Amino acid sequence: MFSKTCEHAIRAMIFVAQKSRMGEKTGIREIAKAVDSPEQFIAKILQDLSRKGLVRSLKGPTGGFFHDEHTLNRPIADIVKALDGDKIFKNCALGLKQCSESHPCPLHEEFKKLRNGISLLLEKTTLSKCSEVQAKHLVFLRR
Amino acid sequence: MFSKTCEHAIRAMIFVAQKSRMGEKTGIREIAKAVDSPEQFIAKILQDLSRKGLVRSLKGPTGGFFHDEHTLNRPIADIVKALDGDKIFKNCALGLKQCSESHPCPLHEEFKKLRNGISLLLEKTTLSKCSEVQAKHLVFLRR
DNA sequence: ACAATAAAAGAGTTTTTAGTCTTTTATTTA
DNA sequence: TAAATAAAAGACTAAAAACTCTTTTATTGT
Repeated sequence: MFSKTCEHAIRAMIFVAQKSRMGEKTGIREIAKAVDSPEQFIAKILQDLSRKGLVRSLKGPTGGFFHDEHTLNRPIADIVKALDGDKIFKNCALGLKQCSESHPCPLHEEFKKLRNGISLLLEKTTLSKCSEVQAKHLVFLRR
Repeated sequence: MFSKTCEHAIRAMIFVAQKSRMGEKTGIREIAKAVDSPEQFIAKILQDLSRKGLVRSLKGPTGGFFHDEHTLNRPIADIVKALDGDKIFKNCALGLKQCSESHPCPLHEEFKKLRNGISLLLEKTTLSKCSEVQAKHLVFLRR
């Protein structure tokens, strides 16, 4: 469904969200441990997301990654778009470039519904919401 | 959603189905042209599917690929499983191995519905059905 | 039996995705 | 202001996916 990069990212972002809810920043080492991802890899990914404004970061001691009101309320869809692009929301299931309403592939109509479902879910689910759910179910983000 | 390999495969299999409905076998060259895939690549894929019993083939002149009653009625899901495995039907959206009902990730419940939708659609849609739809909408399988 | 045809098989190469190593830059606190 | 801390950046390696080339095997029609 998502690229590995994106999977790592969503887990990390939810972890950072949990920490932020507790008013804490968290560093790469802690994040990597919490979501069981390679340290340098998740660092790259978060740096990318930071540049794109999806997470905040500060250098130096007491620094780390965190969410403010704004980034905490962005939907998972934004992370997916930032890393995997919008192909999951738009592309034809059979990889046909010109597949469209007027020129549909054999799976077009049915897949439209599925993609809309995916889109709806990812757009309505915010990091804030995810970190909330987490609190109930016990922390669980390690692969 | 699917791997490129799988996208090529589904298009090719639908094309072979169309031909089979007309009582014709079709060769790699013709298939590759029809679905706009690299000849040797689609050959490999169809050989694989042939070994797995999802399409029939015969060597030599008058040979080629075709579907019999049985292969024509298999669902698209079988092609996907044969090439991409069942991860699209089963895996956790966040890549968590132990994600389950009792140990759910933050997206678990919602994604279950989506995956079920995908599963249902791909299981109910047969090659036969796809090649039927095609007849109405004009041939359209080139990427 | 032999030439032509077409799939099967094996062993590549290329490209993309995933992941690592090393150095630099910014920030804090003693 | 220097040492410690932590993210940023750049350049790299490894693995997987996508795709190609070459040879072999099976079948048919003459």
